Amino acid sequence: MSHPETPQVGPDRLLSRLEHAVLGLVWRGQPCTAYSVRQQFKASPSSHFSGSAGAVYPALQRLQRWGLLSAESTQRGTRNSYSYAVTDAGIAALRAWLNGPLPDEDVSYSFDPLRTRVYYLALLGAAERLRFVQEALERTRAQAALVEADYDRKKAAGDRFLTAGVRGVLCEVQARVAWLEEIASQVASGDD
Amino acid sequence: MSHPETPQVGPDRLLSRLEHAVLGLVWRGQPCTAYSVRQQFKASPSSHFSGSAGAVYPALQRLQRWGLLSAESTQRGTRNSYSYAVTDAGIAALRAWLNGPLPDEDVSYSFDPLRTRVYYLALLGAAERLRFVQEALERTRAQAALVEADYDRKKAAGDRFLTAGVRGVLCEVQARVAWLEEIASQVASGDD
DNA sequence: CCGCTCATGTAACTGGTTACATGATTTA
DNA sequence: TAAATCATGTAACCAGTTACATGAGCGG
Repeated sequence: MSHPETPQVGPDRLLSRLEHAVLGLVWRGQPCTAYSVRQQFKASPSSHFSGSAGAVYPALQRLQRWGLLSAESTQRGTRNSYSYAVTDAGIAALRAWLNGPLPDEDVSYSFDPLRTRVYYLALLGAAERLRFVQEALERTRAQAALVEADYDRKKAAGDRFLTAGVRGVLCEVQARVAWLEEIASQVASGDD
Repeated sequence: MSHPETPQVGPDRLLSRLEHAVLGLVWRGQPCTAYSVRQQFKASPSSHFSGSAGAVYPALQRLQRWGLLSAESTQRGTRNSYSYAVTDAGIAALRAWLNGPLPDEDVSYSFDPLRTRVYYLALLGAAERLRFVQEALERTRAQAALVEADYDRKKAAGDRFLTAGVRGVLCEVQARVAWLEEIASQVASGDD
């Protein structure tokens, strides 16, 4: 790892989604190691970011190089470990992200692999169709239970907007359950 | 473009999301050119797939090489144009996709750039916060209107499961509106 | 005949991933 | 002391993107 003496230059572009997510997680948990950031990604019920080392470590290095994170080096045997915290510039970057323009693509709905399958359900026979929808429904309900538990935990923990965010997840997954139930009853009644 | 004489081998891995989407679109609109596939991606209110040439043309070539699409060459000046249709193997691949196991990641909720911002709203002052939520709400409502129009169109057009899919989008975006309204009223009442 | 749209395709890049290599600490 | 887990990092890969190059047909 290089970690030069705080060149403090700043990025030549907007931060990526992962960079924003990492910066936010560090802000919430500072001071904070790379490992704990990874664990938070992995603990999340979402599977969007894997928290892979190959993404997280370089991201932290970039954020530190740009002066958005400060890194305190603590020796661990022969190896270095860094404890990260968000700098004033980092706070400013997060605020700029929130106050800045909201791209169209960030407002439009997202890709749903389950939905793309539903589009082509006409290719299946009635029995297969029923099986598919029922599995999807069960699995989504299980997912909803997970998210609900997460919501309760976050709610108890306190932060108002973290709770509001997770509430959004809950709303979304509940809407999915309702949607699948609708399809299930439609498919079960079998009016092909 | 190479287009060898139907080697008919088949992929050495599962199809990617884009490949499934392309195969499905061709099935729905066959016979069908690369260009029209791109147009369908671009016309979609979703912004997940851009329908970029650099993705679509190679994907069609792969699907054809694997024997999932048949390509009829029609001369256009000095240039070749291909009219694609789904083969029996292609149908089988689509059915296998629907009947096959549903990966966990395909069931879990998806990434939402709006939501990740909400997590960090504590960083803003009350006025900035209000502005953010209100813009997000307006833009999402506009998005909902778009999706609703799309839903009505698809519904009129006929296909039962295409309609069901788009109905899922509608449910999701309406849930988002409700969620944002909740936040808006909470933020507006300003109990910081 | 000039510019616009239809149409096909490639090259370079990006933002992540998996897989791997390695070291330190804890626990059976 | 061996195995599991905590922890840091790199290399190779992958699935898409943007930007570009090019050609054909058509309307003014």
